[in-house]
Amino acid sequence: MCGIHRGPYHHEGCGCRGPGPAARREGFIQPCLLLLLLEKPAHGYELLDRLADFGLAEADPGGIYRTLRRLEEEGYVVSTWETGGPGPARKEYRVTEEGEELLHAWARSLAQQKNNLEKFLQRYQEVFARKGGET
Amino acid sequence: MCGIHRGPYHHEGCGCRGPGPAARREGFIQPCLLLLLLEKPAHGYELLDRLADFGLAEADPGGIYRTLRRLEEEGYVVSTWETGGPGPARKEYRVTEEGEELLHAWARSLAQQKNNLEKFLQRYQEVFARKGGET
DNA sequence: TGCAGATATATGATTGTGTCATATATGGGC
DNA sequence: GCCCATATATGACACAATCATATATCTGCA
Repeated sequence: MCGIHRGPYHHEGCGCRGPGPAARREGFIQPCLLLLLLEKPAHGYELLDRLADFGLAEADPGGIYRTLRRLEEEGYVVSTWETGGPGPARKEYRVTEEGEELLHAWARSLAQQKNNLEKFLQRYQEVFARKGGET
Repeated sequence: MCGIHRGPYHHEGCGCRGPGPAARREGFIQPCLLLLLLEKPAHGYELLDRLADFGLAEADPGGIYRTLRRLEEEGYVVSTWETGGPGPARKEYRVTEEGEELLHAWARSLAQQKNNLEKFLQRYQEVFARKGGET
């Protein structure tokens, strides 16, 4: 555990040593799954790897499967069991029209979040540029 | 409630009409408070307004006060009661050295989050640029 | 005097999501 | 027969945001 957290979770870039998952980035896994599935239909275990593209390395498998099932319940993705290949059966998901709409909504939300983050980071840099100049 | 949410919360930029608070941006209020307090010591009610700078308009007062008290418990800010002025007494907060360190850690984490958001948004745009060209 | 409204802080209850731990099953390699 | 990678699933927990509500002070005003 490092200074930035109350709980046992680490944050990306927090600079702590020791074991600890990446930042808890609420509301980011879901849109990432939708985007990855839109690029190419896949099963959960594969998505688990592909999430690393967005900084979500070592995501929690349980969480991924649960999110996928919930997205299916709500009609944003559909799945088919693939029993042909080697190993255990896979559940392959693909995005529905509704899921594509949902991804658009997420993209708007995340673009806004990016703006807010940029505002924060700029103000942050200004404060310390000023402080540096004061000495 | 709009399509993007399971719960009663709205997301920024989600495009829904009707009443609803801004996005639930976990782990953003705390660094914003630290930055605002570093720029200028203030009391909770004032911060409530200043948070709008970072897209956190109409933040929850209860949440702000609780966050400030927790930050104080953990030594990141200190407070003094200001009874001089008009109206009810105010609790003015300012950032400690530890709080400044914490802000640095947050800034690293948020910069990383910004990178991840950018990766997502770029891939998102690429997908739909491709789709648009296919027709 | 009374009382409405802005200012200011505080607390209880609930929820959603992520996280951690664990269970179960299939098939390949040795 | 046994281990390991693959693959999906479920239970328990924690955190931070949200929603609702309570309390107190002071000003303006009728």
